[in-house]
Amino acid sequence: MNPEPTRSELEILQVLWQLGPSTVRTVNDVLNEQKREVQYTSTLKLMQIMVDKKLLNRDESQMKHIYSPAVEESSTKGHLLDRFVDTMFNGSASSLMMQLLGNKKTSKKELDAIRELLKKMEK
Amino acid sequence: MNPEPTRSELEILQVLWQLGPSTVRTVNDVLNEQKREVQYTSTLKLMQIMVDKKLLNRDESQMKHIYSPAVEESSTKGHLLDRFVDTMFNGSASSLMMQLLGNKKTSKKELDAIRELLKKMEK
DNA sequence: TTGTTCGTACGAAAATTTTCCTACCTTTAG
DNA sequence: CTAAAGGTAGGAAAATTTTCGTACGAACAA
Repeated sequence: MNPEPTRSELEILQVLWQLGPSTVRTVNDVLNEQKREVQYTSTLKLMQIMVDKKLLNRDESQMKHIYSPAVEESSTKGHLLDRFVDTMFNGSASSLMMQLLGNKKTSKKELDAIRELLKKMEK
Repeated sequence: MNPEPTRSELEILQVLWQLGPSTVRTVNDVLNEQKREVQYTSTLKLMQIMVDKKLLNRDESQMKHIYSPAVEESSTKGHLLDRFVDTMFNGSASSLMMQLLGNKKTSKKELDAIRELLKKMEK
């Protein structure tokens, strides 16, 4: 399928998944606010590369090009999660859960949400 | 804390976590069997770098140096999982679960194991 | 003894990912 | 009209990660 996004490319995808179709300027602003300082042309370049890789679509009909994700959020994350589980937990989802639940940082609220989720799945 | 292992470094850690203290030769053999073809000196170099980074310990008392993990498996994986959840699912463990459960590849057995896990946690 | 095998050390090359400089065009404010 | 601001394209530099060639010493078999 599609090539796997690099770390930085993933950051850009996240922004676009959140905002929907946007200009480079917008994406760059968000990155600088939320993530880290980065030059406008760096973001531009990266997004151009991502178009080449078919990770993004670009609408060039106007001067300010509009970029949008060419890959779906859930399937992309699903795929990455799969690989993560495979390499880190030998493919065992429950091992991952153990690790997750044994972690202090998983709040009580989160735990409740997960229980809720499982209950729904019982049906 | 410790620097984060790169992808290749993680592969080596996995082998050592599994086998316990081992020589470069052993690790390299496992990598070539289980993962991908790689030259002996490449693995050697990487493991030397990991000693510098304090990811591995090295016993040099014998000619064949013996390497062992300097970082704990569960805490390392826990940390990486944390970062993964943060960047991919905005820190929400239950979002990750949703993704995981919505995934065909998560077998029924896995699901049962997870339910079991949660029941134990209720107590 | 001698050469073949197996080990480490080191440096540099290669590959990948990330960053940014420069050039040049379009739009817009004055 | 002109200057300033903001846009794209492209190449090159920088940073990081990965790979491997070469040198050289120790062990071991013939």
